[in-house]
Amino acid sequence: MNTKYMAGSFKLMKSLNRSLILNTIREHGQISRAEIAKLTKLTPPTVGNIVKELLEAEIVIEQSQGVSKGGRKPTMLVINARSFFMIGVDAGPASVHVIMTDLNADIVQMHEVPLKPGITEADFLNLMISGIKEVINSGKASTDQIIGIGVAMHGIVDIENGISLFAPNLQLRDIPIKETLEKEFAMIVKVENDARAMALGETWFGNGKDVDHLVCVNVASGVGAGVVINGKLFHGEHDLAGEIGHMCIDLNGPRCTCGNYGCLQTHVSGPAIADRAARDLSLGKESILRDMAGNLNELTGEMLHEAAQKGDRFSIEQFELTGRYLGIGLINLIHLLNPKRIIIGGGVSLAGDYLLESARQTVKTRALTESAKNTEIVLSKLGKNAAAIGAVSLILVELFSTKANQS
Amino acid sequence: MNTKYMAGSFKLMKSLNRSLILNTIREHGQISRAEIAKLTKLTPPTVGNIVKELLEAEIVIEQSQGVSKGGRKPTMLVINARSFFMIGVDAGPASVHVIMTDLNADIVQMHEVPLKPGITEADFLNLMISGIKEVINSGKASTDQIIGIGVAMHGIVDIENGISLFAPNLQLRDIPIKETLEKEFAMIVKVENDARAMALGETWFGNGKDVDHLVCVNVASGVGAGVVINGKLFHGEHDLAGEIGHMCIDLNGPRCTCGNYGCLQTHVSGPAIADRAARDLSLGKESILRDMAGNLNELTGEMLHEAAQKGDRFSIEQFELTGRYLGIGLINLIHLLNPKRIIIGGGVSLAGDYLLESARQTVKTRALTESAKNTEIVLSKLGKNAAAIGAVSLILVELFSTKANQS
DNA sequence: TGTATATGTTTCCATTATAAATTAATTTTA
DNA sequence: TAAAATTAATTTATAATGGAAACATATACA
Repeated sequence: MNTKYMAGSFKLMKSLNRSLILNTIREHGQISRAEIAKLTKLTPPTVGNIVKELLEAEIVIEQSQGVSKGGRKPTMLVINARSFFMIGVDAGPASVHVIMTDLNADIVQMHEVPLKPGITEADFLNLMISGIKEVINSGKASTDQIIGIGVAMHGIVDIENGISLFAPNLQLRDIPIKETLEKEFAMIVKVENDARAMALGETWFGNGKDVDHLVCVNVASGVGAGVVINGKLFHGEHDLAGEIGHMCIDLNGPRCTCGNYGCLQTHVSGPAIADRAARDLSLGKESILRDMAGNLNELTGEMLHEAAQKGDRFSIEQFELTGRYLGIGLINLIHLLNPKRIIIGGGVSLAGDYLLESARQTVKTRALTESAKNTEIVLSKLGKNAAAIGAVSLILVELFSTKANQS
Repeated sequence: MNTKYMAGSFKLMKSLNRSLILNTIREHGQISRAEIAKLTKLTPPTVGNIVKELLEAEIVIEQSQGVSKGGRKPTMLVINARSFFMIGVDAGPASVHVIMTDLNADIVQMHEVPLKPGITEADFLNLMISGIKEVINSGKASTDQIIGIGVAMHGIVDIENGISLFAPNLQLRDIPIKETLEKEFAMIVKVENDARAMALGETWFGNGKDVDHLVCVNVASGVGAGVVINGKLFHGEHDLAGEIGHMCIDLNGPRCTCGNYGCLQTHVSGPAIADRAARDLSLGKESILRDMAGNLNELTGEMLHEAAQKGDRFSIEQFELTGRYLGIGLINLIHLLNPKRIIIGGGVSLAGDYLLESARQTVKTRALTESAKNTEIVLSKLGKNAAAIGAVSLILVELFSTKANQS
């Protein structure tokens, strides 16, 4: 479904309609055959036939009957959420977070293991494997109901081969995640960049459900984004789309770890916020942070958040400043991609109350047109589970989407 | 073809295959039925049937027979370029450029009229109308062969309604181009932003033919871009995608006409180049420009180009500096969209020899990964006709692309 | 109780791709 | 030079769907 021109075939036709009906049911929670036909403009028999297949595959079940609208009661159809399960792995910089969910992305089991700095590739992979085993062996689902494993990995990822090309926080390169997990568990494995996974998660189950074009920005120890176009993840030519952490917004700005100057990441990432606060404090500014942190070098974004919640003016202003920088980044993104909505996630978004408004204000001030000014900027709905649920969604896409060569 | 989920139908199936075959013929120049079947993986009868229809519609014709490969000679098929004609209008800031082309985008007639500053909406529309009439009345094509008019308009455009919402260089708003021209000429009219039209033109007939994801950057009196994803123009939610002129690359940079600071446009547009050169000259730098321009205020980008061609070190350095700034903009774009190729067009690209290399160098230096470093950066192939040919392509897309509700 | 109405299914039909066989036109080769 | 092999294109028959219309079913409401 990704080529310039696509061949039409019976399989494609069927698959398109199957996908259309399945997603209509999913989006509506429960819906009758007649209503599906109306919404999709498919004819009643077409809907009936495909629904029959979905019922046989047990992906869909008939629920109790709905209320009549002056005639025969409709039979409501719902996704059979507990027919299949998926595993999602959020391999963040500090921990590996494994979840198992049903088709509604409701979590039925989870397990988290911390990551020690300086871990080797083998240990990292083993940790992931044992975490996944832990979840599978919970017995919350029978093994043959589990249809795949999705992995959200920070850093640069080669999607096709499922390789983590560069994981800056682990200082590892070329980790063969897909190959390893497929050998171990004998099921489909999909690997994706964490920000993109978050974007997919928000699109399917979070604050992006009703939107065609959106960008999900992950503000954590780094800054990344996932770009969704027409409801699908956009990867670009080399799976690099969305790497906005090193977008230059300040030619003469501070030096970044990447060697350049003025990257967005040097202004709005968690560490950047802490560093700036430490610098400002060392200049003599007043704040309760002085009491909270023994040493200014140990200052973290979390501390600033805590202080802000206690009403610390200094910390609140630091977040507002961060919001303004973030707003500049968003403006660049809005003018280039013009999404309908931007979703902010990642650790820093916990302080969303303090930085969101100033980011919105910056966008309003700098945007070129009225519609750009009104680009919706909201917080992630899935919060700390966003990446893991995004990882799960990678597998769900396989089940729910159109494949020209589907059976 | 733009919704998240699409219904499958016989019409769609047929239309997809028609489009696939038509574009296969177009891309190959000439090709046999058997070869099409091999390439598209359609069966020979399917290809034969659709080709028969295309022959009847006279969009395709049978050419002389090709050379045998050890069996019956293949009958070569080619696009019947002179069966239909299209009109393309490039409504730039300084002139209206009207062309008529055949299906190969070969220009059969052209006409250009200058635009006076302070023109009224009515005069502008009348100018366009008379320009188009001039071309139609040339007799190079019979009226019923002309299938539509495409308009590439600078500024912000509402595609659906064909309205120029804001044309900064004309100081006009809400010009109803589509409505006016459709009433006057009774044929399909498509209106598009100039940079996006250029991008489409390059995709179909220029340096973007073989690429799925590309961005075409128009560096002229302003800076704009057209984003092509999967071979199709990407518009974003409000037809604003690609407005990179006001991307912020320098928080504390010079003030832009938009009211903000450090927009890309204040560093790399034609006027920006001239302004910066004038400022540097006023500081006493040496250059033959001093003799060429009577007054430093009258300095133009063209003059710098002329001087550079004469070997003027100062002017060459100005372009190289511009290239570095442009490179920063491209890096931001590469990290967000990761296109395979970036095409530079617009007036400033005439000085491409002087700025392209430093732009490439900047990208190589700042890009995050090897593949990003190697993003191809090339000049427009269509040059000054890019926007007009892009405008023509807007109509061509209608003829060549898939429509679910096509006959 | 009957009529209108909404839901869902069946029956028949239309459209199109697909597979296999056939015809056609050449080259290769014995 | 004639037969065999090869490639191209068409014909014929078949299969896989979606689409239209009629039908059956269940319910509300007058």
